[in-house]
Amino acid sequence: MTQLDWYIRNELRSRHFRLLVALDELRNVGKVAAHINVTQPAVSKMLAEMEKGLDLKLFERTPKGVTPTHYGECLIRHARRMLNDLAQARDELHGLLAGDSGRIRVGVLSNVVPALLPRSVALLKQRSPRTNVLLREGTMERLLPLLLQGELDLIVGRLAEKHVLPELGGKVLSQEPVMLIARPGHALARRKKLSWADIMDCQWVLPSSEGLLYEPLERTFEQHGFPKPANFIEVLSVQFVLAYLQQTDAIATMTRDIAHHYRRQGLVSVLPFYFPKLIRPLGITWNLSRTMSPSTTLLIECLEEAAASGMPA
DNA sequence: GTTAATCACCCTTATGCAGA
DNA sequence: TCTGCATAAGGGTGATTAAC
Repeated sequence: MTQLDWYIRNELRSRHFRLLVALDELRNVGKVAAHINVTQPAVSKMLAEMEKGLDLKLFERTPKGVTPTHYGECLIRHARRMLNDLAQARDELHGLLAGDSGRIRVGVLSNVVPALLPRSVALLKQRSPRTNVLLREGTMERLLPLLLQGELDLIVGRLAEKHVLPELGGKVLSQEPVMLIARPGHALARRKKLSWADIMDCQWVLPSSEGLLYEPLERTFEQHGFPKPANFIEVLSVQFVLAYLQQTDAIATMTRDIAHHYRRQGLVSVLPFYFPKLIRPLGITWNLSRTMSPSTTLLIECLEEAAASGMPA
């Protein structure tokens, strides 16, 4: 057994993890000391002992503060994950003490909020009323780091090819075609069929470049020999898209499930246009390096069930 | 002047051991 | 088996030094 093996197995404590994360975030020994309520020498000593124990330099010291080395960055990444695991264990234990059945932290892409997720969470609540769900809405770019750090249990949304990483697990819930929508009563909604030529001169509300639909849609335009529409705005917020369509003759794209959800509410019309081959997989992404809690497994079952049952179009 | 490292020292806790 | 003491180890402090 090497010195490093021995130290990690016998000496590394959660206070070391907290120290590493605080040093990474504050990059200043004195500030870290104040943050964790000890004096600066205590931090300096603890860090030096860790480095001696591991026989690795974890931080470069400079007159401006400290910066992690490659070894430091590696250990900080795992420290952060272990602290999140401990926090999750604490939450679960508090939940059990309070009679709850667990807590699931779900990252959700905004375009899944209106339709699939409420059905799934409602199913979950039917089966396990004391399981609590914490939803965090955002883009894949914002949610993925949280998933990798252990601050989320899973992400529900469009599966993106570019986000596939070896440490991530993924499951497709459904394959959703992309629909074209406009306000109710829109002139194009009265037509039986629309062609590319009919829609290219319209004002478009396009998905933001942060959204997962942006690139596939851009490719679809190219494949059909059309440039991206000249008259457009880029929007990520579904609420803004709906509000904007009400006040203009603009058209927008939405996946089928969401489009029909808002059509049933009388907020949009689904236009008679078909995007060939523009089908987006809707799915779940999770972190393979973390053990899935029973509550999370149950929510995935509910998501699969809700996606399979769908809603009448 | 700012920041980190070092030093000598203190306090608390764990452990081992002798004696009742 | 329990109690009390000695000792070691761990973790902290204030003061000081060194580097930039």
